[in-house]
Amino acid sequence: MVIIVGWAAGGRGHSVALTEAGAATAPPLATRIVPLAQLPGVIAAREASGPKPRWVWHDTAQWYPALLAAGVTIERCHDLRLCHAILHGSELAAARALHSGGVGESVWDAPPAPQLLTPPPPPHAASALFDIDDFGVSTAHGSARAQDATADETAPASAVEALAEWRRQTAAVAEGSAPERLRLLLAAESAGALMAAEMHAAGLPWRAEVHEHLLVATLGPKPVAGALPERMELRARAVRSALGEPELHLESQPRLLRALHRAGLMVESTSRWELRKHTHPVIEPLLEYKTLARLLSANGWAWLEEWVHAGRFRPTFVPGGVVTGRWASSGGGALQLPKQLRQAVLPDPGWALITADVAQLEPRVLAAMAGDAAMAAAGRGADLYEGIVASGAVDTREHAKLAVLGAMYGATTGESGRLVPRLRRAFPDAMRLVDRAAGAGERGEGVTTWLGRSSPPPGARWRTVQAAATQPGAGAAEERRARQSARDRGRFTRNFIVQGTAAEWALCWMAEIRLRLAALGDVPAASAAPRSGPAFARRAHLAFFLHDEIIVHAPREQVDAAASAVREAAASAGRLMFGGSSVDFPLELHLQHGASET
DNA sequence: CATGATAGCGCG
DNA sequence: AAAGCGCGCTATCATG
Repeated sequence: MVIIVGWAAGGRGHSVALTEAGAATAPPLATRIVPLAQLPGVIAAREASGPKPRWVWHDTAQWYPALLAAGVTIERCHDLRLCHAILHGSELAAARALHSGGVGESVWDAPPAPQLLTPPPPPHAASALFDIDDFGVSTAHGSARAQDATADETAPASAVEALAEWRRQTAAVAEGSAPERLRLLLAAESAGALMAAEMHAAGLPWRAEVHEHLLVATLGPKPVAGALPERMELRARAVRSALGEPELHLESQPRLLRALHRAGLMVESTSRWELRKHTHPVIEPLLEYKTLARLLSANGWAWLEEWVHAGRFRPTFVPGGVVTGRWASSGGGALQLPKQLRQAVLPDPGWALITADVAQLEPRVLAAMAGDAAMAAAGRGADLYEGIVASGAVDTREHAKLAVLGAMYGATTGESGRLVPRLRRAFPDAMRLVDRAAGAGERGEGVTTWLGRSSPPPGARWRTVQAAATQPGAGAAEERRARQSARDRGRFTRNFIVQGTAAEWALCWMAEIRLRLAALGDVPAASAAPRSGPAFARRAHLAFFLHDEIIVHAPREQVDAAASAVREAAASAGRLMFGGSSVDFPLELHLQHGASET
């Protein structure tokens, strides 16, 4: 059972049509028109009684945050925008069915709506009334897109168009070459959309005073506006005196580079990795200065002020934001938080944080995709790289890691490139899979992940370069350029199938965690953590996700059950995607308890 | 004054 | 100027 959610005809911003449907090919069962203000209540009631439907809507990021602000969560959805993007490119879908007429289906091929640049107010600040602004539809990009549509019915957010698009998508999956895999991918992607909104609503527990303490300990006391922190100022002076240039401005790379040259340091850039190779009195203070400057500009007092409110860091996660299917983020640099700052991530009193990451996810996914028994065996323990050493393919863990990364990224030179052939002998099945993906990419063909996300086709510029090399008058320069860009694309497609399938595994894992945590239900009001917002104040929930790592925030009463859920979900994700594969996905799991409640 | 490109560095 | 993939963000500098 699905329920299509969209604006009623002529009701944009005021009334919502809820259309129940069974089979996509049969007429809808019933349609109910609901005033917008009543939507959370209606959805909550439907979730609470009887079998839970799959809610089908055009864009989770537009509809769900307001439900969450009202304290309402749903179990399952189908995000038409994200699913369209997958099906549109997928070699496993029936493209004809996706574009089989229907009014306004082309709106689904438009580029995704830009993300909001400013974070929405924290849930506790949101109006208790359920007003239109909470839906995001009347805000910047939502209204722009809506007004662009000539008629309500052909806008993606209308119930009529959502139903039509859902039918096209269902057909594109059913008539494609691997309906089960695509169905799993679309369900996982849609669950990801829910989780992204939920994690934003709940936020990552962040102790500003711990962060501030770290800043003071590293940089010195918070400087007055316009001044450098004490420790940076000291390092800057040491650099200027080592170079004998008291007026030097360190933030300007060209000027710094010229000063280094005048001091006899003939580097070609001011980057860390190159400076490190030289010996000179300026190197140490300069590298230290750069480290401090990075901390200050990326995650200093200004960052704290902008991104941490009421004990939570709330980044905007962007599901499907990367071509491979990985998530991107927008605002706050959520995916680049320096490890150093993890100290500030601490559970609320009476709660705990569970941090879990998958050891060597990508090579394990590769072993499973390729059905490489030798590589699966090497991964049987907790550390795949040690397993590779034990297999005799290479002599040290460091070499194993270099070789594996080189195999997945397409290294040809250096230490990594030299080690890859040894891997090719030890794990021929796995290597054949990535080598074939690279070959396809070099020829301009597409590649597809395990569940069905396909690589984007080469662009016009790439094809022009290739074509130029085969022209009668083509010279060595054209050929070299063509070979270069072919190999660049080969490295991209080689990595695409692994990175993309790993992203699918992570989505399945996380979606499974989410369902298991939801099944734990609420704890007593006495244990509530209101800062997590009305939807999650009394339930274990996901708080953060980073490619192969998750953080769960759980009330003390649910910690053990939540940790089990995280572990069991990993095993479940492996089975769901790879069936009877013998590849393990071991987790590294850490528990952190908050202070006792007083 | 705004926009775009580049360098550099953080994450997986 | 990374060998070898995918990102986001900040600061600077060039261009419109």
